[in-house]
Amino acid sequence: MIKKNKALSKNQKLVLDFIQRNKKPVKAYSILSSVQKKGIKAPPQVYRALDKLIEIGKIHRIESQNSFVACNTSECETPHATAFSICNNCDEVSEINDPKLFKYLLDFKDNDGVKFAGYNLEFFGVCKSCEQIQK
Amino acid sequence: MIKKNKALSKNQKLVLDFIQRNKKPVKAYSILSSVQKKGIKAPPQVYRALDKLIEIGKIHRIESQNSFVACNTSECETPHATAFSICNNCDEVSEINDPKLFKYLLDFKDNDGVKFAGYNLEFFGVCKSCEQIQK
DNA sequence: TAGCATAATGTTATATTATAACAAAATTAT
DNA sequence: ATAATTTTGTTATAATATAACATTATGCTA
Repeated sequence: MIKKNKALSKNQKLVLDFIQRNKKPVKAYSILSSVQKKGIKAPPQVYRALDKLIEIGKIHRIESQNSFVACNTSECETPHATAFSICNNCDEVSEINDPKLFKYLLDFKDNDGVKFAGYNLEFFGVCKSCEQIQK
Repeated sequence: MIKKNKALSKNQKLVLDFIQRNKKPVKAYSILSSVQKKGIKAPPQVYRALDKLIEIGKIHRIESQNSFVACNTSECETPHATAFSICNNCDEVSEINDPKLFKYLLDFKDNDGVKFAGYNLEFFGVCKSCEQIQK
């Protein structure tokens, strides 16, 4: 079980705060410039905070965008089994929380019969509001 | 339907060749240094070739590694519906070609009933040979 | 609790990944 | 054949990420 109750450090709080205030995923250097007023000076401080926040499941990394988004589950139990949908048009990302999908993927076995400890799934398409506009 | 029969350019062939000769995914700058003897001089030439090869499904991008791997399907029909397993220990990547998984994911609907045009799935775990060694 | 060990944070510098912007060459259309 | 368009080459630089070391904080033990 991952420890997630140890209090966050000042930097971790600053970074998490900023990510949570944004609906869309944010980039590391955009986090940096936003928190520079509050004392964080250099990239490693941001990246360390990001690493920890990912480890404890407070945020997730959107691999195809090099960006970071807050976990939408109050207490994310499975920070390493994640699924997102990403709009090809507006880049909006939303986390998919579907128990059936989740179970299906964690139960999935490859040709060697091997199950996996985690996964990251990114769906691509056009989100509902972009589709409206395009019509 | 994506055009994939137009002959590849010289640069595209060089890049594809190098990727296909490697079992593991390769990095863009490792491709660059390898093909520099053969006339490619600068990053944009590599990245352009990569973009095209991805578009036509000859290679795939491993998002969590910023690396590129040849498609293991002779004629990849679905370059934008991809699944891989990645070893946490040795970084070996293998493409998963499972029709049921494929169908499951392309049929998947989110809470709004929206289906997606494509996906990228990366499973994480320890591969069979690394597991042997660890015992 | 003083002194040492360990871990966390700060800082500088630099490595790695990727693209913008323009130039030259090749291809296509007229 | 020449103008328009697309592709390729080139230079420069932007964006992302980490190594390495310095400093400060925290915990341990005698």
